[in-house]
Amino acid sequence: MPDGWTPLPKGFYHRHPTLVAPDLLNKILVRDDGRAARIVEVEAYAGQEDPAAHSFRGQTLRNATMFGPPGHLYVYFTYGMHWGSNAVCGNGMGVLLRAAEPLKGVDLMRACRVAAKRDRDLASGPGKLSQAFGITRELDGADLVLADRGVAIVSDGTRPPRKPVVGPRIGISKAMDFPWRWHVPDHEHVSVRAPRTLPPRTR
DNA sequence: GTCCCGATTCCCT
DNA sequence: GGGAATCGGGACC
Repeated sequence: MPDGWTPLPKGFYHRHPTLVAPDLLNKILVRDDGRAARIVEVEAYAGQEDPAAHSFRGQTLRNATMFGPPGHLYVYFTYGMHWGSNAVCGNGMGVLLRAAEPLKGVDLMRACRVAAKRDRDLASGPGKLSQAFGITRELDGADLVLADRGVAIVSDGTRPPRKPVVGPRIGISKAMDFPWRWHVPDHEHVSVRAPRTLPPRTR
């Protein structure tokens, strides 16, 4: 791992996902094969208090990892072909990693993402991010602090944005009014960017 | 750029 | 048996 990249403290994840989520912006997802990307978009899922969460109706085989200790990776499968990656906050809660800016190991990411036309298509969505990093079922439960299975989230000292963009979550059909999606403002690698506001007409 | 649609597997009801 | 924390391609503007 490059100099100055440091693991997050375990306690980082021991908070409500709506606090953890914005704090994860500008942190770095790393694998021990050299892949690294800056997290630029996240969503909070608040367990049994959140109708849109996989864990809303309690623990099942699929979501068991989210009920385990905070700071681990919860990996789920959906739409018959896509994987999603979350940081677990405990009690069925977690933060979905929605988009990241590739920093290192970009050739390997391109090899995993043959459909990507441009580098900003490599990890600009939860399924794309997981595919770029080769994250599947096998990494469900990996410890993101100890990196016991070669995946971690670290800091390079960059702070989260002072004023992240906050808005509704994407791809859900319940609790659509919860403004629990955060992203770095004006960032090229975000999955769905805010509609560009037109400059005022002069006439 | 926007909108629409089909793909394809698993888990839970 | 339904529907899913999505993606990419094609039509159209």
